[in-house]
Amino acid sequence: MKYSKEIDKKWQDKWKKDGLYKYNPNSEKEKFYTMEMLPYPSGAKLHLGHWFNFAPADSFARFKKMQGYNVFHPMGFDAFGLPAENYAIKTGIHPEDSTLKNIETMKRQLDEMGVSYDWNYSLETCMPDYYKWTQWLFVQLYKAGLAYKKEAPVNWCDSCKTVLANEQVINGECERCGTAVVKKKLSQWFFKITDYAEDLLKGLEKIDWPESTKKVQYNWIGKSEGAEIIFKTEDGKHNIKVFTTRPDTLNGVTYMVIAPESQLVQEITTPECKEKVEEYILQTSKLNEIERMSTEKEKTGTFTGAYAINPVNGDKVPIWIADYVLEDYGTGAVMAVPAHDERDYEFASKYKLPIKEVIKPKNETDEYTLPYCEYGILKNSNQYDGLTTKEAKNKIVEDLNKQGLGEKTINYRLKDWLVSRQRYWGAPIPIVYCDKCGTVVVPEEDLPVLLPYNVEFKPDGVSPLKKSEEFMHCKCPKCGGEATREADTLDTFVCSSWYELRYPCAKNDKEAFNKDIINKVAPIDVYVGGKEHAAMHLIYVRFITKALKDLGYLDFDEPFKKLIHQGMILGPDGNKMSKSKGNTVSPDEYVDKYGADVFRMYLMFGFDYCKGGPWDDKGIEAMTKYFSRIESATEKINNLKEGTTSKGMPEQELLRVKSNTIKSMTRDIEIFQFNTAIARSMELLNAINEYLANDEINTEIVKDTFETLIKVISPLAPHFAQEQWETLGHTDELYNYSWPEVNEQELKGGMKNIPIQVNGKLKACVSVSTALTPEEMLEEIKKDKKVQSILEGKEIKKEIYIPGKIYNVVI
RNA sequence: GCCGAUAUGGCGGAAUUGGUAGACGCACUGGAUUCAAAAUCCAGCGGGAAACCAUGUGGGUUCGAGUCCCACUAUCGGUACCA
Repeated sequence: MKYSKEIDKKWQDKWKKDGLYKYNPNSEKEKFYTMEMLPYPSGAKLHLGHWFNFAPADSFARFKKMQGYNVFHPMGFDAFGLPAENYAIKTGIHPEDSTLKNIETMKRQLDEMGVSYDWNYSLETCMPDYYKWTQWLFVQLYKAGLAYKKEAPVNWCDSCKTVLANEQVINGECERCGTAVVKKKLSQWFFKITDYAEDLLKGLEKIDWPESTKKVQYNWIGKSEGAEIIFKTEDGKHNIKVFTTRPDTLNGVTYMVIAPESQLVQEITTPECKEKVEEYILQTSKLNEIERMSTEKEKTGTFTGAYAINPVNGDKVPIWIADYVLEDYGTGAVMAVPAHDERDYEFASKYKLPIKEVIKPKNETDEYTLPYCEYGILKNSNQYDGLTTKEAKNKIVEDLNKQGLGEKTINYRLKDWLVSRQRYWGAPIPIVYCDKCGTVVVPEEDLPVLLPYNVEFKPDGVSPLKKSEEFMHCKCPKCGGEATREADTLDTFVCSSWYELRYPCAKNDKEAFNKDIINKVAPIDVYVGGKEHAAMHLIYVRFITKALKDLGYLDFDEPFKKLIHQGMILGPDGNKMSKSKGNTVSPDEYVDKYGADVFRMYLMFGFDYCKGGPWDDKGIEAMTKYFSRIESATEKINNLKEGTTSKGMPEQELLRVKSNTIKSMTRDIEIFQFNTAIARSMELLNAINEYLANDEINTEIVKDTFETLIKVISPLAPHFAQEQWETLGHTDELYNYSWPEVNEQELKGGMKNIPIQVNGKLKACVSVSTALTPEEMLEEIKKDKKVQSILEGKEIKKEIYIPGKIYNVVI
């Protein structure tokens, strides 16, 4: 039967009935745990990007299965989050209703894709049987001192009376009503990820991740070594701590800058400067971090009227505020050395602040222009004159340390993880507040703290859960008295920071966090997902894994041994697909028209998996054509005449192509290079057809070779391959077959072209037998007439022979 | 701004990681088949008459560079409350 969607259906129904994908946790085979980043069911359906992520990854899992592993390949849904809540606010449809409906649709689509998941091992992060354990995780972190509360700013729209996500702030205005968005401080929950900064850096060395992603993480964590130095205010009332990587330039400090939102500003600003400072703070609160950090933008700031004392020389320096200093990086204050720092130089020039030079180049002849940011020799620095930057860094900090005014420290750019959300659609934070006992964590046996269904979540200035009496009122777990619950919910990144540990416990298992089960199958051998998660999700999971290891729940401290990023499929116009741009492409139409296997093969063949690219369906018919060519070959193979004998060479060549195909495809699928894997399979089909054109053929060999082709494409096009398999007279499942093996002997057959270069330019090619040793090949080359005529009468200066690869002569 | 990528024929993309640039396809052209078309099959297909010139631009290292180094340009992703 010719391939179509009906064939997908035929096999999907059979495999479902047979329980083909049932996972056996007790298998004797070596485990292999692979998974993709779980989808967020915000849209009603899977989009093309999901297909591009999941279909090839499923082929990879099938390939691993054929290689003999006990493959665990689960899938779930990241179901809490902002879009569902916003959709609900807009339409009145409850987030739970829309989310569960979307999940049903997506599961159906995934089945139509032909994925090999066992749905008994799945999860939805919005269900109590899942978020009970998200809360359990919070409790463990809280008990370990890794969860704490502090004030932090949020985006606030005063007209909508609500907190806005960064995404909802457009050019500093609320996306709904256009009101200017301001920063407002709220008391919020944090996870102490900074405690793990060093471990997170070290762990990167031992995992097989793309180098670019590791780099992103190194920079995100942003380790810098330097010193913390204390400047006292002139009146002696306040200590201002600064972090600097250049304590050697301390004598060059001519002013200080503190972050406008710092509490200290309120305390030190003089009455004369108050008005300007207040105005500046308001102005700053309207900017986001990207705008503030831009070096394109002209620096702004204002004087607080207060002064600080330079601890190294007693100089009195003015204290300014400026938006280029951020409260949550370093100490929220900087010492400004305009002579030797680019930003400080620009700022000082604009506001006519003094510039004092304290570093000169090591060699007098070196170029020296301000700001001079290189290392050098100290000058104008009293007792430190003549020291090198390196020496002075140590000496100055040492001296300050004796007075209790400075010490060496390491600063990280990484901030603690803010996990509080003033929203409805998330896991409630398992904390209660009791007048008598204060902040009390909910005991594990009382979990989950259920998210109530009937809640007014339209924005009106109060966190949605606060408005639910049934939710807020509770008994204190410690004293039994009246208490109230925490009304904030958890960031959805918390839900997705441990989900890979939830899968191994089957859905109907009450006990989700079974150490033995988890440690048997985890960590994940290959994780597949977009590189947009390089910094956040992928750091959060690593952090949680390390914390749970330290708490004794895990035997490993890195969740993902190997990481693969799929590329992004853009709209046909080359832009990111989005509903607003109207450039989205629905996968369903293609699946209906061509069948799932043609579609997934086209996705794999038409794009570099790790790169993606703009969508273009021009070549999809070609894949249908490839399938037809295989189908007609199947027919030919079934009608072969028995008893004929082979002709020799073509047969040897056929076998060489066959073994080379297996070898190449094994390597290519292993590294997610599906496009070349499919290209190799096409070459094999071409070779088979060429061989079939012979007058005399070896039926046994060609049949075996063709069956090999069907086997190697079976993980890529499972339904189609199985259909051919059946047509060839087999009744068993290709899914359970072993991946074919390479015959090294077969690989060696045939001739090979050695390129001949003169001065690096290609002049000729000599064909030699691959059976020869490299030395024998060189002899053959030198005997060749073409080579001799090229070299005739030339003076050979140098010969370069790369054994068996290339021969280059310099004349 | 900062951090991380990417750039190869008309198109998608290969290139065993410094060794014949353009595998495998698409599109196109010519031929066979056909009353005709579709489908299929066969052949050709970077530019140039050739010497040669060609992997975003300009330099460099090397016997040899798509691949390594330096300086640019353009595009994409992330930038901590989209996930």
